Amino acid sequence: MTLQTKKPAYHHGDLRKALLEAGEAELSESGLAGFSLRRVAARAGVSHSAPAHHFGDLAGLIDALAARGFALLLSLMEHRQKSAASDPHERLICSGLGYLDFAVAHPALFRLVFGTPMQDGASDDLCAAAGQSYAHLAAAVAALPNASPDDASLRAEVLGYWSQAHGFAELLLSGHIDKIDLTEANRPAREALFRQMFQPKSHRALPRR
Amino acid sequence: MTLQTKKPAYHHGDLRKALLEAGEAELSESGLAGFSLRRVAARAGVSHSAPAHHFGDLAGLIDALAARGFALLLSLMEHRQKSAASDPHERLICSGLGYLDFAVAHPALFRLVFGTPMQDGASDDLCAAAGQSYAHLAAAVAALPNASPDDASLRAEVLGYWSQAHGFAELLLSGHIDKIDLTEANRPAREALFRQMFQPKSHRALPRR
DNA sequence: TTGCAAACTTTACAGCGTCAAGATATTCCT
DNA sequence: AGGAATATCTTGACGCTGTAAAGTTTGCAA
Repeated sequence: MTLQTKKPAYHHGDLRKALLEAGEAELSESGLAGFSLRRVAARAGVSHSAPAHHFGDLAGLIDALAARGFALLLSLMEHRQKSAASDPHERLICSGLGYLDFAVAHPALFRLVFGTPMQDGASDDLCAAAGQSYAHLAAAVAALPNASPDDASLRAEVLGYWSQAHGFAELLLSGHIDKIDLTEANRPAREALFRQMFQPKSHRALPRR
Repeated sequence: MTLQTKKPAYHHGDLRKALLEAGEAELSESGLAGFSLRRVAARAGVSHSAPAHHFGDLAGLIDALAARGFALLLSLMEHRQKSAASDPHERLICSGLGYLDFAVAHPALFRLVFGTPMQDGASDDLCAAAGQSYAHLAAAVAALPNASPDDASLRAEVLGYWSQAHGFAELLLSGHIDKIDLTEANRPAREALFRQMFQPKSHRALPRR
């Protein structure tokens, strides 16, 4: 009697986990363009048809990888927030910088996570992971001194911050708007630009009142 | 002697244009997932290998479609701005609403345009089209009463607005954050949410001063 | 031990992008 | 006008993809 972690692990040990790790490695090395079920299976050392038993489908594998991607995103945001001052605004910005860390350090995974609509057949795991990331950001926004009182406008405010961070990350990776150096060396300049972007816009400050 | 528009049009008439229109129709009907060179060629009534002579590559066809996408985006932003008041802030918001129009009315084309990094081998046409869209938004931002004086901070401000509009559109389409009704019937609510998102955040209004 | 179910492999198939070669129509040059 | 050159498009083939079906191995349970 082995100590059976979760599943008995017949042939491989834990093929599901191995495939997920192979998938992430494949994304890191070959990017999203050349991503394929068969390559992931080959990297894990199994036949091209083995993944079907664990994920059913290419969409299923992507779904599971996206769930792990959200978990990684959350951990990067939390890590940044931990090393931040207690000022709520600064903490929110740090979460945004964690969002950026994810996009820059794992661009292919980032595009995989947000590249495919999830409305149709998203797994419970994926929905839960996405929900946790949302909850993290919502908490950071709610902690602001003058956060919106009612739920609806708080939701709009959260969506505003999320949109800005997400759009910036997306435009950064795609290089459509500005060619911005994505190397580690340019990180300070990148983050300074992000902070500047989040600054209040002067023309809005006093809408007549 | 015909009146020869641009190219003599040997066999087909103007296959290049026909392929682009077939590509857009294919995107509208089948979405980006099932998009394929062969299907586009079949829809245009030519062999699967004909597009290669006009676009060289699948990437070439996508590049040309992306250029048309940017042109459409620009025209939708301009159309919205035309029917706007003279208040600069309102005009900027209307450009953002045009951005949203593009994403909602042509989701697959939107994802095609922004889905693939263009840094490597983007055509001059595509770069020019992207540049025109950027110029439109930059002009709208520069027209704000208290726009940033120097180029660098203006660029950051433009990037901030673009990021927010783009991120919102992306999150809307992907359905990752909120499941928002994308039908025409829900347009007022969608646009109200967008406007609310762009409102000044109270906690930023007076940073001690 | 026998039986059953899960995990995995093998085989096959249609669709994909791309390349090479051939067929056809147009234009240019003499 | 005629022939060569060239551009357009077709055909066929290659290796890759995802998926389905059938076959094989493995572990567990009765």
